[in-house]
Amino acid sequence: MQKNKLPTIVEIAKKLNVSASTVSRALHDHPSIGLVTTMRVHKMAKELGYEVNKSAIYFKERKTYTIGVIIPNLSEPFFSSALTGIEDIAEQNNYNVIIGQSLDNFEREKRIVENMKDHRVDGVLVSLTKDTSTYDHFENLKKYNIPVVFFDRVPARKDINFVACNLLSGMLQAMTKLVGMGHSRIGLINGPAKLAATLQRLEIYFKCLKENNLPVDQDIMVATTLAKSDNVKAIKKLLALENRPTAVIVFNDYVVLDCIAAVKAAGLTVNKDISFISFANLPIWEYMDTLPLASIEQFAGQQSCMATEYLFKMIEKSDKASTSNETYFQHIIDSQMIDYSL
Amino acid sequence: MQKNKLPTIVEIAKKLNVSASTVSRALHDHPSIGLVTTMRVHKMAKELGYEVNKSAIYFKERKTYTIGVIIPNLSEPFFSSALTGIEDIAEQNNYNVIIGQSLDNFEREKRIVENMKDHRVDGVLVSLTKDTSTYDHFENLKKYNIPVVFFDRVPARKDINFVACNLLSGMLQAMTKLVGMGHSRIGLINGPAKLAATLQRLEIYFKCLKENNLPVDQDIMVATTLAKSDNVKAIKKLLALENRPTAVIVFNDYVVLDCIAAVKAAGLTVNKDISFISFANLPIWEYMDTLPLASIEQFAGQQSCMATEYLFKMIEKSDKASTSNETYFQHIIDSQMIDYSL
DNA sequence: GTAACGTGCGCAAACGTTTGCGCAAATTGT
DNA sequence: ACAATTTGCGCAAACGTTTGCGCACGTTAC
Repeated sequence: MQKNKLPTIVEIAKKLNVSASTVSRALHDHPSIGLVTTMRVHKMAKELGYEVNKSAIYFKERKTYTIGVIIPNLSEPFFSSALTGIEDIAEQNNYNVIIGQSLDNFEREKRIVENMKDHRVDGVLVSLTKDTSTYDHFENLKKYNIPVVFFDRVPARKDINFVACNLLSGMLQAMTKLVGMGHSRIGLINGPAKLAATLQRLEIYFKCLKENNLPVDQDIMVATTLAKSDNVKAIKKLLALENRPTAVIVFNDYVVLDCIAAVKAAGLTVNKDISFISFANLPIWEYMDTLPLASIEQFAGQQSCMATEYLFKMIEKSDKASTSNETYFQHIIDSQMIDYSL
Repeated sequence: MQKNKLPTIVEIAKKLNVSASTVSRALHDHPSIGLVTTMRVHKMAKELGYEVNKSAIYFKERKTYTIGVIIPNLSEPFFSSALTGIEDIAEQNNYNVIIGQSLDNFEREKRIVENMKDHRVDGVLVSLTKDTSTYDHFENLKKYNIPVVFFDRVPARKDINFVACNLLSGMLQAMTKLVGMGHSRIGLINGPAKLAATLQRLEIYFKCLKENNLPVDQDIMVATTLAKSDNVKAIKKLLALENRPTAVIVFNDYVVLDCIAAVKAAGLTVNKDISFISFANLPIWEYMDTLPLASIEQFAGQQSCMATEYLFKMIEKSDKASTSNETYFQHIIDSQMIDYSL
């Protein structure tokens, strides 16, 4: 009394007084089945509205034709556009996508990985939680032969596959622009220390300063937890300096939105008293009155698409041999400065 | 040589010289298995790193603990926040979410439904393509006992389950506000005629005019294809009128963004020369300098959550009895005006 | 007329787990 | 000491499909 029974291969077989194997082969137009039988089977299948039960096949094949995507938050445009690209490629490969949002919660990320393992996804794409610093839960997937490709927020280690974005290229463009405009005190509002992106920004910030023969000044380097109130606190700290920076590199567009508001609230003018360069290139700037000078595009879609394509290659490979070769795919896309000051 | 074999219940059984059934029961702490055996099984399971193969169970149970979500586009904030809610509830119910974006393409919607059926999802949530006018592909899911709940973009028929949003309530609030502010010429920039939402807005626009004893004036009613250039064309047409409206109801927040830009470009002032009320309540307004007077919130998250919760009830029910009772869940959420003029 | 081959199909195992039923041994009751 | 009950476990079927192997029949070749 459970569920309405759907027609199976066995029922077709019974009605036609043939064996299930014959039906199976007939449905696949296997040459070893006679033409008449094949046609009778097809006819009966149509009559009963038979459709193959793929979950039986998946189970037998130990495949699910499903990939898992783990991202911090779906409502962030960066990730939703990443997901858009992933879904599109998956669709072309006849794969399904199951999603899990970690909400930047490490425990939840672990649960999601567990869950995806239980569902025996064929592969996983991950953009890490900002708190993720251990990777056992991903390592564990190797036992199940589930390949993992990281993108954007990737672990700081060498034995993984990832696609990330090289912020240096875009940042250099930005610094060059700022210096060209006459800025010489360029501050930094960075993110949480745990994030790889934070360290990365710090490094390239230093590099860019050096490249332009500017001194490092700890006073104009602050950090935020990314919480709104903390963003405001960070910019206020810079504004309060007697010798405040005339330009600031900001962790991302969300932070800069708060900064802009704080600058206005302080009675100052953005792009006159202080200018901003930010990361993310949210699709909102074209509609705003007050903009940062530029934002550095990190190509969410391209990153995720490349990661997905590589994941599919790995899946294909692991379908054939179980010998996991120990070479890693590590691709870094160049970021690009999008200039809003024109 | 296919895949690394994972430890199974049978292997535990062999190593321990007991039967597979005993192992299965022991792992579930079934009372009919002796304490010592149970402990030995648990120990061995741990030793081998055994973890139950859920896809075997899913197959046997004819369940997948997965729901499908079909939406037009992931990158629209409305749908991504809807998805956020869905994923959250699903996670709480230990369900997975597989997504498909129709990209407003009817054929693609059909393919996705097919695919989800093949994967034997336990239920489906849908927000329709703007071109969807036949529903056979959803009807077909009934054969497989896959319940469907529509949300936001719902079919115009009675024999379905849905959660939608009643725009009238929020719109009445908005009109009342406008009239209270002294506006008497209130225009409309509507969307493409095909969209159900367009007809809906037109209807409530008429109702609201009537309610406030305002005349219908075809001159101040225009439409846009939602393309940027067309949005600008629409607002320019209104601005060019000798007797132009002092307030305009706009199809959605994206259109109003273009309108605001056009008004500024024309040397006029938003909220003085002309005011806007819009639909969608994008999360960007709090950062903008120039806002519409108000936006009408359609509660993406609440709609999708309610739809999801009902879907789970249906799934639960269909797990027990196959008798599909013919009562339908049709819930309409009141929209609400979010006032930005305060 | 027999050997060789081709055609068309069925048998059974396999994928991993759960569960109703039954059987033997151990325990209890009288 | 014998019956009645409980305890602990195994057998086998089931979920739906695929596939290697083999069998029987018919055809062709010499």
